[in-house]
Amino acid sequence: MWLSTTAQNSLYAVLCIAGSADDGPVRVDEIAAVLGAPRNYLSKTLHTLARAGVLRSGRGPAGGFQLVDRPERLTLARVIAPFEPLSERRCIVGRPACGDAHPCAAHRRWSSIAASVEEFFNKTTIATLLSENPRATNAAREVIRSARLSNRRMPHGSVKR
Amino acid sequence: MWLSTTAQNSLYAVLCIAGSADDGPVRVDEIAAVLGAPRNYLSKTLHTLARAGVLRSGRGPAGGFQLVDRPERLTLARVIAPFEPLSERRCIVGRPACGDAHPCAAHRRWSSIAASVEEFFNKTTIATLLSENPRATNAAREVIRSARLSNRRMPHGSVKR
DNA sequence: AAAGTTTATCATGTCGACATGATGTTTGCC
DNA sequence: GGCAAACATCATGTCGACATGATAAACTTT
Repeated sequence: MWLSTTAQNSLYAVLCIAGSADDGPVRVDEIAAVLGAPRNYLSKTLHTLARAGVLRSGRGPAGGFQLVDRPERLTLARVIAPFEPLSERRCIVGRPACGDAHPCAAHRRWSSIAASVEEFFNKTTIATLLSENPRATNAAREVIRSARLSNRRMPHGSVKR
Repeated sequence: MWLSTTAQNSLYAVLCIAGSADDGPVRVDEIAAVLGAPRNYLSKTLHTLARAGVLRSGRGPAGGFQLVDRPERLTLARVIAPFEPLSERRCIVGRPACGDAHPCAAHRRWSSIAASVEEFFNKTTIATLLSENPRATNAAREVIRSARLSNRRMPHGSVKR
């Protein structure tokens, strides 16, 4: 039940990126550290979000990921869409023909629940979550900031570690 | 998202069995015909429901599956529990530590949605669905009845087909 | 006890989600 | 140009959900 790990990662990652927008592009390794998710797999997920028009990616030093739209314009539905098509079949007993015309025994009751879930994803924006939960938002940003400090981009040729 | 096919089958099957209770035990083949699901796989699913105390099974002629409890006492949650443990992790971004104490950015809003879904499964009973949807209930029962007529249990030695 | 019907179980197969490590490609900086 | 940093991609691997066909076990009827 609920979201696939990939869809969960995509949501969490977008929240990280949006929350750290003021600090510039966010790198895969930084996000991976916050999520506790595997780097390359996450990279693929983020790339998918880029193809979906949700993120913009840049390579090389000063590269990383940024939002394309303002967080107020980005719904959760758009973020998870590539991984969890929301409008999919949703008859709770799996009847292919279930609908208002030929409802299964649970159709009425379940439709109303399913609709409220869909509404949550369609109406809630990234901005909503960020502004309602400053504590969680700051926590993720701090993890990223301190990762940058300890792993500072040194001038070329200087000593590392 | 939503239920696994196995959980969907278990719900649909239990509805069939409950709806045909007056006609005696229901056989796997009959349920499989209604669901359009593979016989042996469904058999395994029903067996799991039997081990879970939801169904009673009998072998041989006059065998099949019956409910253990009255439909009024059987919630949807109990039916899907063996396949879709309802109380599982439900943080929408997959944070292991997410909870009221250390909420993720979406915790508040999502918890309320998740709670209403859980309530649906915990409060809705098989009897509710049967009585609210006589049309769907009868349709399934008729499929089973006509299957029995055309595939009648003939006296030993008589001609088949 | 024999035959037939039904569930129970086993061995096996397929497929997609999730993951990993190595390698390619682009970018910015000296 | 050359190097290092970062994303992009590829080959490969693991695991569980879903499925199938064959066989075993249990029950009913005769």
